[in-house]
Amino acid sequence: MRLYSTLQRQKVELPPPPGPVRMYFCGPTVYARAHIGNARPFVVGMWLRNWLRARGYDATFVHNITDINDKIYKAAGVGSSAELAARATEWYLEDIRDFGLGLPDHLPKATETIPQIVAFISELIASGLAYDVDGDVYFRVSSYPAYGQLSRQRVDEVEGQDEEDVPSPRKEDSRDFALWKANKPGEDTWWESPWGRGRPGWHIECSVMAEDLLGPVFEIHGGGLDLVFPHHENELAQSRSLGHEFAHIWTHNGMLRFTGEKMSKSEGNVVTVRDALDRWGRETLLLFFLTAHWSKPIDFSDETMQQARAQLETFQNALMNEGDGEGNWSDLEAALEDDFNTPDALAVLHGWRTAGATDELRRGLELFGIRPSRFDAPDAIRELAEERRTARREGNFADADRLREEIEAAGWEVRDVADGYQLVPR
RNA sequence: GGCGCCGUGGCCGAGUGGCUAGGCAGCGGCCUGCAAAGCCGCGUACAGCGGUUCGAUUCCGCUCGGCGCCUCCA
Repeated sequence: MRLYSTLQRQKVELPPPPGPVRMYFCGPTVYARAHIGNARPFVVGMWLRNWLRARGYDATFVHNITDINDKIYKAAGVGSSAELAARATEWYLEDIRDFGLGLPDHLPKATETIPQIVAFISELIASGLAYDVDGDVYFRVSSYPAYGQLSRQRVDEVEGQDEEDVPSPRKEDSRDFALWKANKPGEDTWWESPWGRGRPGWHIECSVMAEDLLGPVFEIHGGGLDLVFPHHENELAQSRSLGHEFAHIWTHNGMLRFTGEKMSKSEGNVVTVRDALDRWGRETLLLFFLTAHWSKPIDFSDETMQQARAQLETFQNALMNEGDGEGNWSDLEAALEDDFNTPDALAVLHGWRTAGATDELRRGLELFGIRPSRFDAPDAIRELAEERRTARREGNFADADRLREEIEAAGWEVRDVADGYQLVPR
C-alpha cells in the first residue's frame, strides 16, 4: 500500500499489515454549517481507514474539531462563542454521521485538550524554541532550520504570518507564529495559563491533539491542500523541533470546486453538506467523491452530480438480481493499493457489474459506504402493479398502459421482467 | 513576484514510451405488446510548438490556458 506524500513528493510505501497505521486528518473550524469541501477529508479518511482495516491493518483515525479561534469569536458576535461552537460541532457530527461511513476513532476538540497544549508550549519555551511576550507566545521560526520543508517555501521569502494586517511589534520575527494568544476584550472564551488568560493558536492544537492520541510518531497526516502552508508547515516545525518525528506521510486532498473556484466560506460559493445530502442523497454524493482521485480537485455541479447519480443507478439496477458472474477481488486491491485510486477502482466495479459478479460488486460498493437500497413500494403502488399485471396477462394493453402512467404519476416506474415486474422509485 | 498542481474524445475521469481504461450523454441494433432495465456495436482523444527516441498522449524545453498556496480556509 502506497500513498503520495507531499513531504517526500512521491508515493511512500506503508509498512505491511498489520501496521499499525495511525492517521490524523485536520477537521473543520466549527462556526457555521460545514460545506461539501469540508467533508472531503472526512470521507477520504474514513474510506482509507475502513479499507486499511479490510486489508488487515490496525488502523486508527483521528479527526479533530477546532472549536476555539478568531472566526468563532467573530461569528458569535455578542453571543456566546462557546455556545456557537457547541452547536456547530453538533451540526458537523450530524453531517458526518449521515454519510453512513462510521465515525473516526477519536474526534478530539481543541477546548478539551488545553492542559496538554499548555504543557507542549511550556516545553517549547523551555527548549528555547518559543518565547512569550505580554501573554502571547510565539514559535521562533529561526530556531528550526528545516522550516519550509513541507511546502518548499524558502524561509527568507515567506511573508509575515501576522493574524492581523498590522505586523505585531511583539514578535522577534514576522514569520513567527502564535502558539498562545492573550485574551482580548470581547473574547468570551479563555483559559488560565502560565502566560495569563488566553487561548491556543491554531497550529499548536493539531500537533498536540495528534500526539496526544497517536504518539510522537505516526504514519499519516491528512487535510486539505490549502493547509499545506502555513498550517501543516507549522505543525511539523513545532513537533520536529522537539525531536518528534511526527507524521511520516502527508496527504493533501484536492480542493472541491464550485462555479470554477475553490468552494470556501470566504468566497461565498458554498453548498452545505446538509443541502447536498438532502438534494442528492448520501450515496450519490459518495459516488461523486469516488469519481475523482483524492489528490485532485473535483468540480461540484449539477452535471457532475447527475453523472454520479446515473452511475449509482446502474449499480442499483445490477444489484436488483443476483448474478452468477465471477469477479477478481485483487483487481480492486490493486487499484486501491496504488495511492488509493478510486476512479480506477470504480472501473473495476463497473467491470463486475457487467460481468454479473454481484457478490464482489456489493462488497466493493460497501467498502465505500454505498449500499444500494431496497425498493419497497407502498401497498397502493403494489396493488396498481398487480392490477396491471393481470391486465397484461389478459392482453388488455390499454389498461396496462394507463396503469403504468398512474404508477409513474405516483413516482414509481414499473419494469416488466421475466417473472413479473419490478418497481423502482423515480 | 515566490512555491506548487493541472490541461485526455460532447461531459466526468484513470493510465502508459509502442498494446481497448471506465463511466455519463448521443447514435444504431437486440430484447419488449409498448416501454424500462440489460446486452452488443459506433465516435478513434491525449492544449500548441519544438526537442530526445526506431517510436511520445506518456520524457525534456518553451508558449498558451486553468487552478491552489504565499492572509482565515478542508
